[in-house]
Amino acid sequence: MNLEEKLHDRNIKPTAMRLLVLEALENAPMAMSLNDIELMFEKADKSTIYRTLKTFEKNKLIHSIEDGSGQVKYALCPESCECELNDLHYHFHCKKCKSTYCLSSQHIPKIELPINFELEEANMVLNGICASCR
Amino acid sequence: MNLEEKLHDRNIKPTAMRLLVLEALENAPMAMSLNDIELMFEKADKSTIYRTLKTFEKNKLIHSIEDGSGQVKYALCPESCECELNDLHYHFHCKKCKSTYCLSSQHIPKIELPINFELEEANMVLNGICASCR
DNA sequence: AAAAGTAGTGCAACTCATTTGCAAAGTTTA
DNA sequence: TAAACTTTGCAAATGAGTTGCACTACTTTT
Repeated sequence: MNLEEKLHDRNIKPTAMRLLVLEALENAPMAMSLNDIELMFEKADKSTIYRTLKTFEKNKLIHSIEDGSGQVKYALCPESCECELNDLHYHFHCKKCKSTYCLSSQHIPKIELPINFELEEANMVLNGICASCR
Repeated sequence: MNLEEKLHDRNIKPTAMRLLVLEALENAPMAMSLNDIELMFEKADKSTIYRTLKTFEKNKLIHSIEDGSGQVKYALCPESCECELNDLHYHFHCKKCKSTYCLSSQHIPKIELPINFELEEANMVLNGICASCR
């Protein structure tokens, strides 16, 4: 599935900006912040990228992670993702290089909640040092 | 152990402000933000409270939680807490009332990390609706 | 094809939590 | 007590995120 198809698949009209942002997210080995993406383009407007990311998120093309770095990071969802509970996974944030990785292979286990608490989503971030920083 | 002893125990000099902030945290049933605490006192300075919280956190009297609300929340550590891996626990953030609870009874399980990744701490937040908001 | 409507973009400005600089007040140490 | 250090209060800076608005581009209707 190419970039345009991916957007179409999530009901997002493929504008030039959106294709560029999607491409950037595809090529990045880790989650990216609004600022990261802005810096990748010479002449890009922050609010356009911001709105692009919001659109992507709303349509479940990407998910956001609050990794404690002060910047929200975004990463592509797997193709069939509906951002449901069973799509949830852990993230690892490196304190040194500030990179955030999706640990997509491990879903979060069932967690006991107090009575009548209802789980909808989760933001699970592990902090430490990544392999390349050790 | 009274308030002053608790501070002393963590090597924090017991000033008036610190005792007040500690008391506020003790009495709160949930994690509190800088703003929450500021509002509890008529005539309190934000940066003093801010620095107080930072001191508390550095000395492991409290831990901070990024619950995605846009405000960092703080909650008392259990007495023997060293903020080590085995002290880690989940948090629950209610999307409606914005309260954040420590689910202290459940420690996080062992999570498989990529090779050579080193875990130091974690920020685990479950989002949903709490019992009082349903 | 022209007009009207809708969606996307770029710029500037604003919000708001957090953080810092600095001087005054308080505390401890020599 | 004087000097050195710590804490506090005020004001201002920082920086991510967000919004208003005008302009452009695209779509749909006539």
